[in-house]
Amino acid sequence: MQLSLTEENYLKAIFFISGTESNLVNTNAVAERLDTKAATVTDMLRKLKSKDLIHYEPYKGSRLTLTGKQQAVGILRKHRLWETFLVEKLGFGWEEVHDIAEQLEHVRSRKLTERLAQYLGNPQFDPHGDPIPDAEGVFPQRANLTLDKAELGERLYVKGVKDSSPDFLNYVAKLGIQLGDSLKVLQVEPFDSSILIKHDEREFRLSAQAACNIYVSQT
Amino acid sequence: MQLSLTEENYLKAIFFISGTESNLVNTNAVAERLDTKAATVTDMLRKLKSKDLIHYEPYKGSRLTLTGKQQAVGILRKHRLWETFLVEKLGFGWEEVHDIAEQLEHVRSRKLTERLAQYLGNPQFDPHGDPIPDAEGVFPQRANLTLDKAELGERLYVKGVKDSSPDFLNYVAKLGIQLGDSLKVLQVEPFDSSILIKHDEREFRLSAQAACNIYVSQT
DNA sequence: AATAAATTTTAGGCAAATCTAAAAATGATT
DNA sequence: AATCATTTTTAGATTTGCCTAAAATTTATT
Ligand SMILES: [Mn+2]
Ligand SMILES: [Mn+2]
Ligand SMILES: [Mn+2]
Ligand SMILES: [Mn+2]
Repeated sequence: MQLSLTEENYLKAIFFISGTESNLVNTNAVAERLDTKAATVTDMLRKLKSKDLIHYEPYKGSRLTLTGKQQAVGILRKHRLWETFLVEKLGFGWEEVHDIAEQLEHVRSRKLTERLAQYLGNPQFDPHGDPIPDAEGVFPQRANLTLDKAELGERLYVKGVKDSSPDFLNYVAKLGIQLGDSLKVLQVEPFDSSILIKHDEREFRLSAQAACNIYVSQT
Repeated sequence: MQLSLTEENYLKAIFFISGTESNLVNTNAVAERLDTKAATVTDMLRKLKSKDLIHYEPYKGSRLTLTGKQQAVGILRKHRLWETFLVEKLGFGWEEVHDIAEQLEHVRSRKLTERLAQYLGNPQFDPHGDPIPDAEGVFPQRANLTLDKAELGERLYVKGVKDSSPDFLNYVAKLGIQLGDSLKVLQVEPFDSSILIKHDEREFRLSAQAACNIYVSQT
C-alpha cells in the first residue's frame, strides 16, 4: 500500500511519541509534534485506522499496528541514512541535515535505500549517534548512559546526543566535542550539578542540562 | 515563492514541450505529457499565470515567463544531477534512474544541489548524455548530430541518446554501446536505411529508428 | 461561407488535508 | 456526587489537484 507523505509523517510522529514499547499516544501529543490542530489529527487517526496502520478508539488514544510500525521504522531508516550521507559524503554540518533528510526520507525506492546504505558502509548510527535500523527494521543497541550520570574519573567515549536541535548541536560543536571523542568527568559541582570535563588537554565546565543530553559509553 | 510539486512538474512539462525558444504550448500537449486531462491543465494554467510563471491567454496557448523558465531549469538541473549520482556513485543502470530522479528533483535545498554538483565534479552531462544546466541556468552545448546522418567511415564518439525510454536504453546497453564509445558507420542499406556499425572489433546492424536516437560527434 | 472536427474552457463535483468553533467525553477538584 | 477544566471529537469550511460532461472557440473541410 502506497502511503502519502502526510500519512508517513503521522506514523513517524506516533512512533517517536510512543517509544519502542508502543504505548498509547494522545491526540494532542501528535498535534503538537506535527505542529497541527487536534481536530486535524483525529481525522487522520480515523484514516490510519481504516488502513490498519494504527489501533485507535475514540477518546482512548492510538498505537501503531505491526504494519504501521514497520512503515515508520522504514522511513526512519531512510532519514538517518540520508543524514549520514549528507554529513559523510557532502560535508554538511550535523546541525544542517535534519530538514533536508525530512524531505529525502519520503523518496520511494527500496533499491535506492539499500544501495545508499551499502555505499555508506551500512552505518549503524547517524551523525547524531542515533541508531539506524537495518533493512529488517532491527535497531542496533546504543549507549544509554548520559554524561550527567557517569562515574568520576572514568574514561568515556562520546556516542551521541539526546537533543538534536540546531542550538544544542552548534553548542556541542563549538565546544570541540565530536562523536567518538574521549573524555573524563573530573568533578560535579554540588551547587548546580554542573560538571568539569577533561577533553584532550583542555578542561571546561558543562551545565547539567547540557550533560544530560550527551550519550557516552566506556568503550 | 514556494512552488508545489505539481506546479514544478507543470513548469518542467511546458519547458520540455516548448523547447529552448519558448514556443507557445498547446494545452493538450501538456495534458498528454503529464498523463492528465485538458480540463485539469486549464485550471493549472490559470494558476501559473496568476503567479507570473507563464504567459497564457485562453485558447491561445501558454509560454514560460523568465521566472517560470528559471524554475523549470533549476528542477531539470537537480533531476540530471541526481541521475548522475545514482549511476556514478550508487551503480544504478541508466535505464533505472529516471523515476527515482523524478522524486529527488523536488527536494528543496540550494545548498544540497550545489554540494551534490561539486561532489560529482560538476558534470556537464547526465548518464543519457543530456546537458546539465549550471547553477545560473546555462546549458552546455551538446552534440546534435545523430547516427543516421553521420558520414560513412568517419570516427565517431557516442555522446547521448535522444530517446530515454527504458526499452531503448536497455537495447543500447545490450548492444554493448556506452557513452564515450568510438564507432564508425560502414554502410547504409538503401532498402530500409538501416546502418552497419563497426564498434571495437565487432560489426552489427542498427535500424534507422535506433540510429536517429543516438547522438554522436567527431570529438 | 457554412458545416464538421478538433481543441480548449467552463461548470459542477470529489478526495485529501487542513482550519475554527462548538459539542461531547473524560479527568480532576471541591 | 456535582462542578469545573482539559482533552478529544464533530460539524462545517477552505484549498489544491483532479475528474466528467457540456459549452465555447478555433481550425479544417466541404
Ligand atoms: Mn533528523
Ligand atoms: Mn518527513
Ligand atoms: Mn530523466
Ligand atoms: Mn517530478
